[in-house]
Amino acid sequence: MRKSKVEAAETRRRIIEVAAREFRLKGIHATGLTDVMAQAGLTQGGFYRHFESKDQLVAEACAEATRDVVGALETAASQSDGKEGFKAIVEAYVSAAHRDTAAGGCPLAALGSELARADEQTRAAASQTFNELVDVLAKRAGRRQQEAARSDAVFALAAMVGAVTLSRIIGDPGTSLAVLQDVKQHLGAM
Amino acid sequence: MRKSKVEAAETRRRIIEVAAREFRLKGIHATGLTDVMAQAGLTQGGFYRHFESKDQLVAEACAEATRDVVGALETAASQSDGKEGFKAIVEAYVSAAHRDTAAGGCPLAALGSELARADEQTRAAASQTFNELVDVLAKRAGRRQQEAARSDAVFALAAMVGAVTLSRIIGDPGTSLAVLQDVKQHLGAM
DNA sequence: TGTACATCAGTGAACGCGCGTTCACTGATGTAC
DNA sequence: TGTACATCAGTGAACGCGCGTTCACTGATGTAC
Repeated sequence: MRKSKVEAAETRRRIIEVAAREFRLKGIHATGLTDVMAQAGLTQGGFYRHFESKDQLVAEACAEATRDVVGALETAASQSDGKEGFKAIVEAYVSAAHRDTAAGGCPLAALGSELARADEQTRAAASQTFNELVDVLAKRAGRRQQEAARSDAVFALAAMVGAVTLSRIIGDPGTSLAVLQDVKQHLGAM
Repeated sequence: MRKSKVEAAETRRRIIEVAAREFRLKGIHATGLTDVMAQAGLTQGGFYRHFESKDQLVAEACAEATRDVVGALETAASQSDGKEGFKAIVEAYVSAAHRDTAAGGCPLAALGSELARADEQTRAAASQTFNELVDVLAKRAGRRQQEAARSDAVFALAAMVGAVTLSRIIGDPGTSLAVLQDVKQHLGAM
């Protein structure tokens, strides 16, 4: 039954990938390890060959999700010939597409209130998510002073996370979309 | 053992009050009915004399929490001689005090990502929270056109909810406070 | 390179636990006459 | 107003269930000689 080191590493990677999607889709508390393992093609018992606890998986899944969203935003920025990078990032993040695909989206929006109550390890990973997203935005804030660029980026990120979270809560399609559009517009005019 | 109608109504109110605090403090999934009932001075079995399900309690607790936050913000606005009402609301909401007292604060910030996955009843209550907070802000947005006032209010609320959520996730005290200050400053200059 | 043995990835059953919910019961409240 | 009875708020034990975690076991992989 033993698998090679390479296979084991691949298994571990697959568990994290599945977990990162499931946590963002259903929430941390509502996602069971049995479910994650089954989706990774394994049985529950094998989990502890790879992780010390569910909490550890949560932290690693948060880091994995960060790679998803940072990658997607960098791509969106690079496809908009540079100068309008900031706006392109805002538009990619504050969108109906992002709202409707939480499983592949930003962990801060998908898990925000659960992350606030998570253990230190996970909150450190989530803080890293925050810092990376601020950096991605600040680089393109179009400000001379680095401090001002970072402040603009922090403000924009707060509005972006709030917008996607709220648009997911609101059932009425018109109101939900209006939240996204209002925030996009205000940040575009920044 | 039977209690009078007045006493029963008081019991029901107390259950909602405790639930509204506990959900905001620990999260919806992480709060058990046994815990809520015990804090209300009752045993678990009596719960279903007052509510059909936990989901129903969640929706009513969300409405109760809305009263808390709307009341607090109206008070903050009224204490600032009217013209600066908008700024006073932002400063009351985007504050370390609010960040550190989730149990009495805004349900959108405390439960945001869990509300996005809640049942229709609860999401309707949360949408009501959103609408009331937008109204509270829009009334004081200092704009002639109602539409523009509402748009400003929606944008501000998104940034406010995002700011408090993020400041609760971030462990480093300086960074957490900086998020609040950046958002306060940007919304003040709106 | 070949053999003997230790390692450990993965299985599947089991652990205790707390969850939301149900139920038989108690006895004070509310109601009908 | 007084009496007989139905109602129902609250109790406390129990329900089935899924949770995170543990464990004995299997057998291929990795290692030491």
